[in-house]
Amino acid sequence: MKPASRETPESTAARRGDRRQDLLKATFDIIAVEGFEGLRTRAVADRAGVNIATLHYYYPTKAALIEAFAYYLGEIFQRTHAPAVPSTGRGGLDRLRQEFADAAYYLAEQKDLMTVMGELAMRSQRDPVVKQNLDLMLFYWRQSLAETVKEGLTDHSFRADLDADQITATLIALFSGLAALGPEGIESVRQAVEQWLVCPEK
Amino acid sequence: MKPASRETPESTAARRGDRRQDLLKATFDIIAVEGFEGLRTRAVADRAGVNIATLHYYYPTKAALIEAFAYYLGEIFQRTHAPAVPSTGRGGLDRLRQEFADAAYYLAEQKDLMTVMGELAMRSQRDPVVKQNLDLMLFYWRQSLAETVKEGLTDHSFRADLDADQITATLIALFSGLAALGPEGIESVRQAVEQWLVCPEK
Amino acid sequence: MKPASRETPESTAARRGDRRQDLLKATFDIIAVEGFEGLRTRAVADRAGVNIATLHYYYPTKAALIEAFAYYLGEIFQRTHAPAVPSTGRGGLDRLRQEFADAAYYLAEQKDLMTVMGELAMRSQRDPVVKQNLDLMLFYWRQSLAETVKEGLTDHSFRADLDADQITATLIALFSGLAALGPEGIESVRQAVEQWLVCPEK
Amino acid sequence: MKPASRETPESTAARRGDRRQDLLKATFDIIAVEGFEGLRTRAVADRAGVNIATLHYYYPTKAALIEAFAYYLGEIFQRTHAPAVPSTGRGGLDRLRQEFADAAYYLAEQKDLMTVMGELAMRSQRDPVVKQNLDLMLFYWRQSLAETVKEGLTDHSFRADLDADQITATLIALFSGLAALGPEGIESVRQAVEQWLVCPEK
DNA sequence: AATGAATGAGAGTTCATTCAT
DNA sequence: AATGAATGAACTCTCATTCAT
Repeated sequence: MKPASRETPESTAARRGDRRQDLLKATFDIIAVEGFEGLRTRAVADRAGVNIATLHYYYPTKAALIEAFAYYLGEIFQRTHAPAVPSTGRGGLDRLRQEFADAAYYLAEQKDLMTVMGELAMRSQRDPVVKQNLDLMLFYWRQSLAETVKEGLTDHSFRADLDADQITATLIALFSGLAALGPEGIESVRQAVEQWLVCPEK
Repeated sequence: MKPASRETPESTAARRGDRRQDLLKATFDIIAVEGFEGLRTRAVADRAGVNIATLHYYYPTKAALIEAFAYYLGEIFQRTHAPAVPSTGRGGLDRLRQEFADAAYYLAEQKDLMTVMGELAMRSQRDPVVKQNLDLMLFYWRQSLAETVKEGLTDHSFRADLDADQITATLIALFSGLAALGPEGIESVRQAVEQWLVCPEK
Repeated sequence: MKPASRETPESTAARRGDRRQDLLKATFDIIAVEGFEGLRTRAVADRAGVNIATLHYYYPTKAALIEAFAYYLGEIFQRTHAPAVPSTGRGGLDRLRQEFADAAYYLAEQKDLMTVMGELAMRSQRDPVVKQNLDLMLFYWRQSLAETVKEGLTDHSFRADLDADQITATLIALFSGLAALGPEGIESVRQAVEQWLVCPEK
Repeated sequence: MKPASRETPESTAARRGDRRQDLLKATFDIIAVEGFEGLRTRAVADRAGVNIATLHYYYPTKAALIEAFAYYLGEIFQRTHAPAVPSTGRGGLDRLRQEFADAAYYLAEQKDLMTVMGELAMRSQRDPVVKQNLDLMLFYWRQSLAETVKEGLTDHSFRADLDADQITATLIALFSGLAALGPEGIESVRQAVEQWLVCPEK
């Protein structure tokens, strides 16, 4: 397989540094379809349009590729969000709704991302390096949820008689399980949660 | 290694079903530790104490083994429950509490079962036969949850102003996501749910 | 490649246990031509007429094959000798002459064996398992030489004014270096040694 | 990594020959440890502190590197000697003792050189270019031994009743095999040889 | 019913070599 | 003169599967 470098003008120098990106993207696509179980370095190289030896030039082992991939996925996850929801003037409520909007967006528009995150989660049980990366992602996400709850309580978006930690735990479980419903089910859950958690507007 | 079949009376016919059982149990144990990714027919055979060719005698292909395993796991899941919770006299509430007790039991005492179910769920995304089995399990579980909700509304354990489908969807998401908390977090979620859902006793 | 089992009558059972032998013989032949440097498991399998996977069935790794080979070579070396030299009635002298006859036989008729032993000697510097096997071979050979010297001194084949250890060391060096001469040079060395070492017959 | 060529004055032309030298020295070091079997061009380049492509700039193929190395080793071998032994006034005897001193020096102080020579000897069996170089080295060494014998006979250091060719052949075998004894064994062999070969001083 | 032996296809990895810069 | 990037071929080893017994 000839590299694209001969035909495209922006090749060589322009593409330099992109190879790694190409390989990680290819890894993503393959895991989305085949899972980690079906991840073959040769398939990754083929999809990235490079020789298998080139893959090993950048990532000396499959494990190194997977480690880089776990990190790469964290970055993707961090910057992938639904469009901002309309503001209600109440920060806590806004953030809560943004979380639901994100979840809906993930399940509807980013199914592959969800699938791959799921694969990563399963693999993290057996791969300490992956676990480390995943735990970091989860830590930030949970922290963000905890802040949402705090803000909601502070600005009186949320009912004052509820315990912050209890709410946070419940929301973590809830969001973690939303995938079991599919995108259509989320709206009804959002309503239930707001009914339970949010003070009616004055 | 000579089979014990000549010496033990219960050998032949009696053990016939056991071999299959042994193989499925071995499959379970290996998936719990290595995941589907690490499932090797030879390892299964070794763990079951039989030759690799014997495995293929009972399950001609790896896919056949996995299919049988998916069904076997469904049976296990169906009959694995926490001890019955003390009755409150209100059926809906009892059933809800039993669900939480089951969840806590799974996460605390049946970690392997949860791991393996997770593996099965990931695999179901690209294995139609597994998906069929898993969907059936989920269908029964969701149906049971829906009945719980219906009973709770009927016997006035649950608040009357809530919509049955909405509650059910929320509970499905919630229970599906409980694994994200670990066993210690469940109790606080239970309290939050009861606070939201259950009418105070007269 | 079809196994020979279909065509030859003595196949299956008859050949059982020979596979290992076949593989070791193939290993020998390849090392004789290509050295350890050129030893490829596939070439061994091909030469033995089996699939590469069959090789790994008997010897799980290349290192295991080499270890078995080192042992196998020791056995071969031990039982490979020149025809017995005519007896002179003096045991020490006879044994000395047999050693020279063996050396000449090795260099003339068993060149491959010498080549392979040389390869093994080089490899033993880097492979402890091989070293162990080789050292054992050398130990027995040196011991045999030492006994020859002792017998020669006891039965007065050899000059009494020489030190046993000194003779033995010299003979070890001498025999070890005979390969540098080739088969034609050995006879003249034998004469020189006898002239130095052996008492003239009465 | 930028080359130092811009900063150091002796760079360009002056280092040109050094690069080749560096590469050959690196080759030596690696063969001493890993043997020809473990010789990797990349390891050579790394050890020489240059890029793998630079190695191929100087030596277009691995074979070319090895050929240059064989020649380089010949030069090293030729100029590597033990310090001169004290003169006895008898040239033949002096030369003989120098040979033993050299042998002892090689085995004690130049173990790597011996190892590498052994590797080269094995390889020469299947690499004609290496064989040519090695044969040349051996030719000179044997010629020098033959001259020693001739001188010893001429100046009556050595016993007159011995045949020159016979002695030479015996010494060649003996010195070739000294490595089998290790440095401690050499002295006793020297004594035996002198006892056999050298006329007692008047 | 159960097995040891054997295999084809394919896995991850290595290596000498090339090429544009 | 020197390099980073890239590659084809080949290597050891693995795995699900088959078959004669």
